[in-house]
Amino acid sequence: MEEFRRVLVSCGQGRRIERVHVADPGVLRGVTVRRLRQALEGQRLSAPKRHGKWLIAGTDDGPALLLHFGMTGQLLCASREDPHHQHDRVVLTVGGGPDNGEPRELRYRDQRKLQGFWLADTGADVDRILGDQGPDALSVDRARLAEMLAGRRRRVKAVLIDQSVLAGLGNLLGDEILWRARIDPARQASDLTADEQRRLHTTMRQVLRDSVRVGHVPTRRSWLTGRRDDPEPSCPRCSGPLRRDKVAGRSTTWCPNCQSR
DNA sequence: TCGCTTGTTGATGG
DNA sequence: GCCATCAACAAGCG
Repeated sequence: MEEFRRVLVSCGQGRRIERVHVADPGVLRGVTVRRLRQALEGQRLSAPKRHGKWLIAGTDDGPALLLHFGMTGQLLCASREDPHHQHDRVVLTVGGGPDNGEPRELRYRDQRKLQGFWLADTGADVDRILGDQGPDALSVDRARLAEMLAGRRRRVKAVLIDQSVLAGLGNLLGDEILWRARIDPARQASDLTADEQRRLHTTMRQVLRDSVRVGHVPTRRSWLTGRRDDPEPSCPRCSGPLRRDKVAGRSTTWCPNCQSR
């Protein structure tokens, strides 16, 4: 999501929204096409914020646009000549920025439409729509993470990807972090030793930093994420077979050899 | 046709 | 209250 925030900064920040085109109203949540257009057209985009998986695109004098990308959403910057994609659900034409450059298009592309666009008039609206969110994963220090794990009988993976505890980690990142920290995803969160908590925090920061730098969760072969879709995946570290289980209701790939109980 | 999937929410039951 | 599981949302793939 951090990548999409950067797209919004480079493509839209400081520019005026000239036109809102909704190709598929199926991604609008609690807002009509008419209201979205009335609220946003003519507004200038201010500095966007991100919290966990949410992107908050504020405007100078109007409401904020809230975006969630679900499993398959993307935000792209395109020129008006670039051909549209079948799954471009909403297109914001922006122009008239400080440099008076060519107008361009911010395109919300999403195959599955699991999430979408919300509109928030006030800060209270933003809070209501985002719901119960923990601190952003990138902002959490070691002590804070230890607090989150303490006293929780849930499995450590369930805690990590629970947005109300820690905002920003999804299923893939959760597996990647636990694999690199050598912690079994099914361990009880409160059972982690001080050393394991430390490893979890260090690897969380590393994995997030690398993912933000690349713009998505890397699919390098040296990462678990680069192996999980193999027919018979093997561990990049010990070459042993990886296992696939359900943990916390989500498909979970892990190495029984490296991630001991 | 069925099972599966980078996410979230709400119902249900232990 | 806590926690796990399941279904639903939706679209595409094998």
